[in-house]
Amino acid sequence: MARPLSEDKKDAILASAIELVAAMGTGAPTAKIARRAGVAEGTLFKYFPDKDALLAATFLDLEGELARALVAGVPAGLAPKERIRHIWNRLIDWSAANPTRLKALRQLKVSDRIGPESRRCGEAFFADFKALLDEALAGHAERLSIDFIGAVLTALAEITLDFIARDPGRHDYHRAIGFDTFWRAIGR
Amino acid sequence: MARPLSEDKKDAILASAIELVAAMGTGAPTAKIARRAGVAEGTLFKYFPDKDALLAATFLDLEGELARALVAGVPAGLAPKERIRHIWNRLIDWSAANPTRLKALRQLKVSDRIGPESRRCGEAFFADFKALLDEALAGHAERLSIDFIGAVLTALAEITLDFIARDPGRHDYHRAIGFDTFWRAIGR
DNA sequence: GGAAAATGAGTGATTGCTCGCTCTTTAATG
DNA sequence: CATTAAAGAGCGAGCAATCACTCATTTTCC
Repeated sequence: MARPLSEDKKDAILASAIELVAAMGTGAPTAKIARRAGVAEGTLFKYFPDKDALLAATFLDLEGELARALVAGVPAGLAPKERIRHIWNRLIDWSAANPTRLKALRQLKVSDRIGPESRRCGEAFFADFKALLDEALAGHAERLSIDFIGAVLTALAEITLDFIARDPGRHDYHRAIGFDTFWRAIGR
Repeated sequence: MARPLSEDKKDAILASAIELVAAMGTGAPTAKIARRAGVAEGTLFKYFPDKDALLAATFLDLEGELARALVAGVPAGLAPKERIRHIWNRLIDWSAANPTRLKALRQLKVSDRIGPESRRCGEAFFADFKALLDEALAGHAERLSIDFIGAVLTALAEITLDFIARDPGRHDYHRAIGFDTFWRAIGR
């Protein structure tokens, strides 16, 4: 083994992919991604066998980061509703604080270049998150499936983020309205 | 003057675009769209100045059809909640009955090739729908903006349709759950 | 010294769109 | 009504641009 692949270069390529996918969608050319990462185009294909693999890695990188941000430091002593609100706030705050990453993730989510395997893999990152939800909602919403609740939470978060993007001065207000709406939606 | 453009051909091109955009996304080649419509590729550009114009026309065609399906035949005598449920059912049933059109519309909605002007134009189709919503919800949800409520309705409809697509045998069940969730979300 | 990383010009495939041409429709003319 | 000229719909091969990916060559590290 004469010369090892560099973890730094791999990270640089991923970071570049995030920015360019956010700006141009999954059609962002590999040449530009490589350029911005400071490597030659051929080098990119030493680290990822093809573009789809690069997109999948980018997708999983972002999903992993988001999933970790969600469940980190959830206070144990709080009432279920407040624990869920804590997660909700994490989701909104991370997304609002990382608009580029959010944009890239949205693009990848709706892209047909992310295969079902990658999606399942990404889903798995959110197992902890779903478990927390499930536990906290034991009495509040037992009639709705956890998948449905997760989908509702995600959708309402997207709406909330759109409103925050249009009216950033009232971040906290929109965040609270969004949570209350979610809580009502899954209640009774 | 000399030879009129044919409305039939234009419709054929639009119909072809709907099917191919549903199947391949906005990347569907103009050559294929023309082929399937039974015209030469050059002819397509006699009817639409470029591909973006074709996509915009396709988008507005679908939005218009959906908007019309929503507000048609809303019974006047019903209670507000039941009137909204009627609209909800129209939305779910039209989408479930027209999976190809729905798929194409989804692709176009998230595409960056539909400009803000087309989007505003499409939005205008739903003015009647929003007015109906606004009127019916006068007492039920006055604290939330009508735009927020519309977004919540759309998002919950998307989720409901995903569940129906996975489990078509319980169409009515998922439809009812979806509506109840929406009603709770915007309530109090 | 040698193996593997790094390079970037090159390649073949694909795409949106053009352009010179043919054929159909319409309107004008006697 | 018959003839003809003008307009422009219809055509599809071809063009220029773009893309993902390759490969002969150079550089770098063990």
